[in-house]
Amino acid sequence: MSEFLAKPAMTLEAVALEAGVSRATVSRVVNGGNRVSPATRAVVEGAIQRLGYTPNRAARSLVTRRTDSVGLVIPEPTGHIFGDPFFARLVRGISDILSHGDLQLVLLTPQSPSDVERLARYLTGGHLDGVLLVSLHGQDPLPAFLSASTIPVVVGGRPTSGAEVSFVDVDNVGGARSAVRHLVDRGRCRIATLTGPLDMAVAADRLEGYRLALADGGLPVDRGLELSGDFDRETALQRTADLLRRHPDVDAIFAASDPMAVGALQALRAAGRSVPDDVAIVSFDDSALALSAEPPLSSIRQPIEEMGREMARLLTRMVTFRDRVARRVILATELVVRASSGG
Amino acid sequence: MSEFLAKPAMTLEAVALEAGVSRATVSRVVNGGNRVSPATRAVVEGAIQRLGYTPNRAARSLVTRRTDSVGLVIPEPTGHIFGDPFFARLVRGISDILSHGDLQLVLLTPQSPSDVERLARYLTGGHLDGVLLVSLHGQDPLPAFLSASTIPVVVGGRPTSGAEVSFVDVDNVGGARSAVRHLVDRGRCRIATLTGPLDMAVAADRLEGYRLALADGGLPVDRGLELSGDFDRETALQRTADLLRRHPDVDAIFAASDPMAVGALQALRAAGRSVPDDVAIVSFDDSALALSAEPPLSSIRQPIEEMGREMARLLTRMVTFRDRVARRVILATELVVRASSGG
DNA sequence: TGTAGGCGTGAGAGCGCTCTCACAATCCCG
DNA sequence: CGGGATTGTGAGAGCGCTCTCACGCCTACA
Repeated sequence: MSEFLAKPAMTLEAVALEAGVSRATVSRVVNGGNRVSPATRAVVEGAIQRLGYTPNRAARSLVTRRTDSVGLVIPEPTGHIFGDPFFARLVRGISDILSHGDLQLVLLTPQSPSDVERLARYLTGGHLDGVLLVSLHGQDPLPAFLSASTIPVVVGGRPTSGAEVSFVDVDNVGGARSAVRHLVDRGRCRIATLTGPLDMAVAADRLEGYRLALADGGLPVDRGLELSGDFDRETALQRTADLLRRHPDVDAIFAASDPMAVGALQALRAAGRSVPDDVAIVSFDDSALALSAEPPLSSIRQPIEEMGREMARLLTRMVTFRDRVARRVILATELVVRASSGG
Repeated sequence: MSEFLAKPAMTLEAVALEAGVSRATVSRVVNGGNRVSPATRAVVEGAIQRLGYTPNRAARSLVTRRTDSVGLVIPEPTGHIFGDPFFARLVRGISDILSHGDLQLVLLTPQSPSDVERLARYLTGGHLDGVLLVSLHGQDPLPAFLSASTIPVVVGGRPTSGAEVSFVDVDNVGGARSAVRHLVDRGRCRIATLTGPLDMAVAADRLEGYRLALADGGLPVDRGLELSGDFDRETALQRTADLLRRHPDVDAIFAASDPMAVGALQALRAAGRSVPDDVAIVSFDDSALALSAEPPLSSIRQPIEEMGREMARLLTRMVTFRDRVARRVILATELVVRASSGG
């Protein structure tokens, strides 16, 4: 169609010629650079400089079987991904580590089944040395599919399928448990919870933490106080309104997400209950929402950046050492006490 | 370190053997597949199926000099990128087109100067067939750097440097002009504007549109009514408060972004002016904010998804046909009238 | 002084693929 | 029914790189 000024594209060969050495020696200089005399090295580096040589990655990949890039797969609608600070923090953590190891991060966001199919081809096509997968939904087939292939995989968040996969997760059970213990310690004894969708590991884990804390405190587990939600404000508002009608004696709520806590707050206000005097609230996430709520929410803080870093570290190790041992890392959470629990 | 069960990794050779044909024939089937008899094709496809063959991309790249992936470079803090719906919409548009052409999208978000350096190496290393660049800041060196290299580039948003680069932009001048014309048509004659940082093309263009519309309506341009902002709410609030003190006779404001319009709204409320009766407002973006503001904002709607699509189309053409002609595409905007301008 | 060992270097064999070219088989048209 | 065009297929030459191996040199030690 027209001019496409492809430069002569310097090769190892050209550099070798310029430096008066063999291809092998240039290769040694370009890479780790073992076993090259300082004199030779200087000559070669000069030639590389002069010629503006850059190695051809395809050729290198072909023989080393490595691409020096890893994928971050997030099977969520782009609207979600870009709307949620969670992913911003995760990506930041991941990049922190990857930049050191000179691994490129490739973001892959399959939107449709056909995208997933293309993705599968992309992965098995040897484009990537490893995959970081953020698995949110229980029915997601990707973790199992990927762990069946030979490519190293690290999952963010506990996968629901019991597959033998390395993963990093925050301590959802422990976090929820300490949130509810906090409420028990404040003398609350009719503690309800707003859960996420229970097919998601994160939701199930937080519910389990809630139950454990009740048991710890010698409080009975009442299924009527476990309100199934979807992590969103809207539903939480409805559920809480219902709850107040059915169980007017409730004196505390543990919400499994900040938006749900905000919904609960609205329902309580509508019902004329004061927070924290009549009903104390603790939630999970410690997002910006927790701080801007009225009153500010006590919430469980999660080390999302650290989760990203740990995922990247794990994957780097697997890629570098060809290490396929499945590891699991659980990161501690922290309770931040604010006005909503009387802090 | 340990077991890394690399499968025998099927090759063209193996498939050819299995199918009883030559490598060349298998290659023809795998690719476009011209000039192969239906019978042979069936046999080969059977063999591919049976062996679970996937082409080795590195080997292919080495000879074709193509990687079938393009990069989206966004030199912004990850917090920004993931917090702004703009990027979600842009990525969606881009993916729409790219999925068709079987091009993979690689998201690159250099955070530091050292990241930019690594990025440069990545690009010149031949990892990518082309680059989509979202250039927001005037002083960004990336557009010039990239257009100097041989890799095809399409920029989103008009670059401030006059480099010969293909770009796609929304009609910021035209949009601002029609926003302000709308105010003039409603009989407003003391119209102020809240601008963005004027080193950004988008801000400069919107200011130009404002001035043109005033001229169109026979209204004088008064520099005292041009309030320099930064696209954010906070500053806009201060500037508007100042303005009302200095020019109490203002009867309309054109804000170059929705958040700034919200800031203006707050300042007007504090000053006891009613909107739209005392002061009419039109803003730019038509984000979710415009709808949720009180009163809802008249705003200029931008075709962000279409911008993404057009960028992808342009780049695809450049990559496929080795076409380096610089093209520029300007997309029309649309005024959405709501209560803030008395609609 | 002889020999073992270490070090720096080069030769050469591929990695898996595409693509040009040559060749055989089939077709078409006068 | 013959000559040229068309079609399907295979042989083989690389693409640019890494990596193993062999070789010559220098040092160390007996």
